[in-house]
Amino acid sequence: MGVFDELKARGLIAQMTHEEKIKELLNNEKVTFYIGFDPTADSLHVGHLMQMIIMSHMQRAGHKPIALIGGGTAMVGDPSGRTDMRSMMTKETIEHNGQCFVSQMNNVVDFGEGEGKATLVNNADWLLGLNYVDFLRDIGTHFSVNRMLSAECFKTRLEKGLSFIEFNYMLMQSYDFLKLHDDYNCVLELGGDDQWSNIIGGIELVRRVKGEEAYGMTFALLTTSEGKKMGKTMSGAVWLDPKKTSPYEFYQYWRNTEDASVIKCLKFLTFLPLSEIESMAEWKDSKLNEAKEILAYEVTKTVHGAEEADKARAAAKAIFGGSADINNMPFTDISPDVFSDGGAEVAQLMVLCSLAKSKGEARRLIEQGGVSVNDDKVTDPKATLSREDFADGYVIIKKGKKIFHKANIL
RNA sequence: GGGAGAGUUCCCGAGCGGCCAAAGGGAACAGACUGUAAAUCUGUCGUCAACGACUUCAGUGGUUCGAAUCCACUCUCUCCCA
Repeated sequence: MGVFDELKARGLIAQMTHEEKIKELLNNEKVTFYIGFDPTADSLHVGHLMQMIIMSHMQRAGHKPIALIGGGTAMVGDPSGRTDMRSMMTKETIEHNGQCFVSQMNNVVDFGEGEGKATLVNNADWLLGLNYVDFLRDIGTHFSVNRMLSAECFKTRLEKGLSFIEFNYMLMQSYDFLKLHDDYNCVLELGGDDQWSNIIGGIELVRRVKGEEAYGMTFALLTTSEGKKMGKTMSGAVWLDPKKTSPYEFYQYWRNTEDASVIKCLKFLTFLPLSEIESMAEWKDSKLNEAKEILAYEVTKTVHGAEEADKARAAAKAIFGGSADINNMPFTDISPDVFSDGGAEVAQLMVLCSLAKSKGEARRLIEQGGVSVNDDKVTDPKATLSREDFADGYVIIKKGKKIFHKANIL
């Protein structure tokens, strides 16, 4: 099965410009394509992961990926799918974020020199030095404001307000495509479905300036059955950076996927053969639960490597099997100062471990019966622990049914 | 540049001199039920040395016994006109 058919069968493809042509190209030839990532945070997240997995599918099929870091476009901010303007970031922040992206991408996509290897570019290299008037004359002239205003990505913003700087985003991204088309013979731009308007812009530009045909394809966004974007938790986004979201927490996120989304996630985020996934679709009730384990393991492996995935799975099995595995659960090192008042208050420890935002919240959790220490339910909101409770230098705090945290005394 | 309006706790959004830590909804968290799922029900949802105290309603300064609510100025945003 060609890679086009593969992507299609997995339900990944949302829209494309020239279906037949793209199908033929992807299934029978080797093309250079690109996906852009704007460095708006210091770590990639689940949404980016989808794009990287698609890159990998394409790469495995022999196509050449270009990963574009939007060091230039991030200076402006993409209004697509936003209801308000992004806050402006400094150049330094953007550069730092870009660095972080690069190291994370390496795990999923194979970069390097030569045939079939992925290339990394940064649009800051050509966007930041542009001359305003030249740009307007060479590029701006090809864009119709009337057309742009009717584009889907500006619709919501026209009601809320759209600043001129953001209005230019589409031109910048379109220029990227033109540039890559010239320098790398890149003929295909991929992206999330929210990028459709921007991608069309690039294709139009290539056609008008070069008289050549370029192609675009977008992918479904990863959403829950209720249509919400996946990859968010109570404490924010699920990051790919192990320092921001530990492999264990990452694993747990997928382990807790709702029934209705498991199969979709398997198709979108793993490289398991479709036939295998299809057979899991038959699984029901508690059997379906096993599919979640597979999903969690596979995704964690892709992002953090097999070793970390094994550890996360082992930790999860141990913890939920009853015997707490102290090795791989999230932990916090606590200063012995907590004993200064005669004992370490449980509520205080929870705050230090980020299990509660305030002591008040921690006490409430205890009152509601949601907290255990070393498997003993805490009933007194003012309970304290003595040094002896930290038998081996740590204590395990359980919040709710699923969150375990180790507090180490230094 | 001229005119009109708005800024409330994570988000939306009431409140318009004391009864306001501030309605309602959403999100979130805990408990029950379960399959580490969903749905449902119950509780919680500013901070703290907690039946009380303290800090919040864009910012600064006033009026008042008392302000999120009134006044002045500032900042930001939206809208209409140029």
